[in-house]
Amino acid sequence: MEELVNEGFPEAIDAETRVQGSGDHRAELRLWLRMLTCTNLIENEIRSLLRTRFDVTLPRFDLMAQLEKAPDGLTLGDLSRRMMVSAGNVTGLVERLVQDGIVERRPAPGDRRSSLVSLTARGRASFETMAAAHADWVADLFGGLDAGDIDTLMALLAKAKSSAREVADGPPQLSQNATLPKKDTADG
Amino acid sequence: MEELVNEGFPEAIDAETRVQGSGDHRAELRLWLRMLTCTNLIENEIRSLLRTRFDVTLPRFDLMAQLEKAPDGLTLGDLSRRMMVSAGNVTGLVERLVQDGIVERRPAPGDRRSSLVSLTARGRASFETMAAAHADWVADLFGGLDAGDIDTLMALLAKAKSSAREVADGPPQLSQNATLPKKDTADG
DNA sequence: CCGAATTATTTTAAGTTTAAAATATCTCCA
DNA sequence: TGGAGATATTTTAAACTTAAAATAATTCGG
Repeated sequence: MEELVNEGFPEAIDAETRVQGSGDHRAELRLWLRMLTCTNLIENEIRSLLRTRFDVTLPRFDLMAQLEKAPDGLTLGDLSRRMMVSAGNVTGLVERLVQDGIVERRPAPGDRRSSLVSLTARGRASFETMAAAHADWVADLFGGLDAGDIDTLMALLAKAKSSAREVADGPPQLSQNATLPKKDTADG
Repeated sequence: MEELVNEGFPEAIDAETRVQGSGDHRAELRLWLRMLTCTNLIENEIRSLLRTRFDVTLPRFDLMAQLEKAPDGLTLGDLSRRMMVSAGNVTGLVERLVQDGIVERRPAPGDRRSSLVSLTARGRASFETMAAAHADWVADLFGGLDAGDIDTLMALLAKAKSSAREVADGPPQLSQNATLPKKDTADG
């Protein structure tokens, strides 16, 4: 599986190709930059639409979206994990949404450290409206892709996701191949 | 091209399928969520590595990366557009990087409103080191994809990007199909 | 049952980010 | 050439975000 490095590139391949820090990582880097551009483009457009149409911020909408999928409520920790943001971030977000009457907190049964957050009736109604528009916007933004494109993208992003998850969840401390115990890398 | 809506779904298709606001946008929505998850996962990992290995924040690294590609310097506006963040954001970021001796500002020749920002020698050296490690990390994170996967992803993301760009750059004011002048949408 | 380790959340400080208003300069055409 | 409109940047206020330390509560092995 690791024999076909550099496939498609005419440059000479030395024995050191597999040594971390000197490989050719151009393709992956370009992929990452394109992914970022694509995501930022869409995210900025959605942020702008949410603000101008509904006067709501993107993080608030995201939090509401998580709660809408969990009728029984979520703890702050659940929200932090699902939104992939820090715990402290969620604390402040929930605080402000409670003030605005969008969400409510109640003690979590069986664990006095936690509380459960859920949408208020008003929050749910508000989200319902926004979610419908949001779905339209997203469909518009991806309007140039056909069903096959979407399927392929879904599959490849799933693959990228598990690849990244493996590395990220793996042992810290290695910019290495992560399977080799050696660590004679160029560090700079 | 628009005949095969709802393909693969057993639900009844009425005449109103093409009316904005009632279409089936599940696939696009799922794609968007997966894209976000994937990006956030990788971005968070890179953020964490940049901090622990080099004690630098992601936005600073991003700004330095833009400058490294432009030896002659960039205006704040250039940086704002390329990084896809607000102008005010760049002002503060540059301010702090100047303080740290990473970048420098000089008046832009021929336009007294602008200034050119570029990396200092120290900033360039610092970036060089970080960029090499960064490239390794990205390659690791995408390690589960083969060359074909990457090519396909690149192509489909390019397609998504221009699709989104068309909508985002298009006329504001329409959550509509953007080609129809009518606007009798469900607004909530 | 006790205390060490873990987990859930909050707090703090600093940095990032946005939108909108304010400045300053430039362009261009009538 | 005068000024209206466009462009570049800064400022402001508020929100968002993170990392790290601090609290509080739970779990669990001995």
